Amino acid sequence: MLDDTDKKLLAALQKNAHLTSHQLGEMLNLSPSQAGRRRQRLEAEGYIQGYSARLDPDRLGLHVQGFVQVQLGTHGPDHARSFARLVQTRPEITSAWTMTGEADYLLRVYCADLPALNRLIHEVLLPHPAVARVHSQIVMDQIKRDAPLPT
Amino acid sequence: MLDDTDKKLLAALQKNAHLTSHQLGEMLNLSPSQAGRRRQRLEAEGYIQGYSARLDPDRLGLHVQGFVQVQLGTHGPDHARSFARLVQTRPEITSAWTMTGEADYLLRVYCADLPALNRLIHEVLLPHPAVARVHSQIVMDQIKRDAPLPT
DNA sequence: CGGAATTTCGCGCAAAACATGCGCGCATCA
DNA sequence: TGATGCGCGCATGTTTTGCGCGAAATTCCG
Repeated sequence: MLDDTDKKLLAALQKNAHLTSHQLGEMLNLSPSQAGRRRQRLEAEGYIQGYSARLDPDRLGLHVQGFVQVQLGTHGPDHARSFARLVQTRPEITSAWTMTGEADYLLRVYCADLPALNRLIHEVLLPHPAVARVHSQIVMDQIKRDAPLPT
Repeated sequence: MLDDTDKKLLAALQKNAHLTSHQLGEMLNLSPSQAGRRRQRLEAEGYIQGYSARLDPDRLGLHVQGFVQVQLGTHGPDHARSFARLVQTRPEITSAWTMTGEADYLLRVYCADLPALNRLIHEVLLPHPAVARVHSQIVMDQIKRDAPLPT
């Protein structure tokens, strides 16, 4: 189980994974060795899955973010699998979920510009035999980004 | 500008930010000092915004993920600001975007269970004076998770 | 209910691993 | 031929981590 110190530690590491054991210890009123040991424990127990670098999409030339809702036509398992494979191969699609409701899939996409998003939809998604309809929404502004998970 | 080695480095660090300069050097056919220097450069030039820990939502008891589309009623700037502030205060809402299309906001939410999501919608979102309609979609499965951004 | 044993949680130290600043060599190009 | 960019290895300072130890809490048994 997680005590209060563990929760603070997890929150801190979500904001900045490069905190040293020493800095962590200062925040938590713990010695560096104890702070490090707690982190090890949380990693071993599976609370922490890993560490990733946060990139700046705009700096990389990815000026358009969007969400694409995809509705499949014939709901056969083969078609769904084939579509799932397509999703895996496209780098513009960074995350994908199957959902309840009308839309079967929700895709999070990053594209260089609107023409690129348009090409993704009309030349990649719509031509796939399983796809019946897509509905795309474009991100205008991100008002909250990757806040720490509640604990 | 980014050369091919930089792109590989960014892709590797998105998967695992705890790679040492030595490991990075092996992948890129570079010495540890050079790999580290490249990373420093990419950080300084703003390609890398920071590093975060990836937590396991399920391990934390957050068994329900969803997306909530929110449509505001009166589109006055005061109402919108007030709603944006509400979004910031709720820990279940980890990300939020303003969007094109019918829905004004898209919220990404993590809840312990369905009743908790229900409470969030009916006791937090809908009572807000600016909110006209909400439409929630629940994640059944994540088929692609945080793939590296295309470079 | 009381006391001893065991477990839990903390500390600091020392060794190993790691990052980083510095000086140097090599290739490219004007 | 000189300047510049890009790479290397080495040395130093920092960070992590394994280990031994002690205090507090908890459990177990008489």
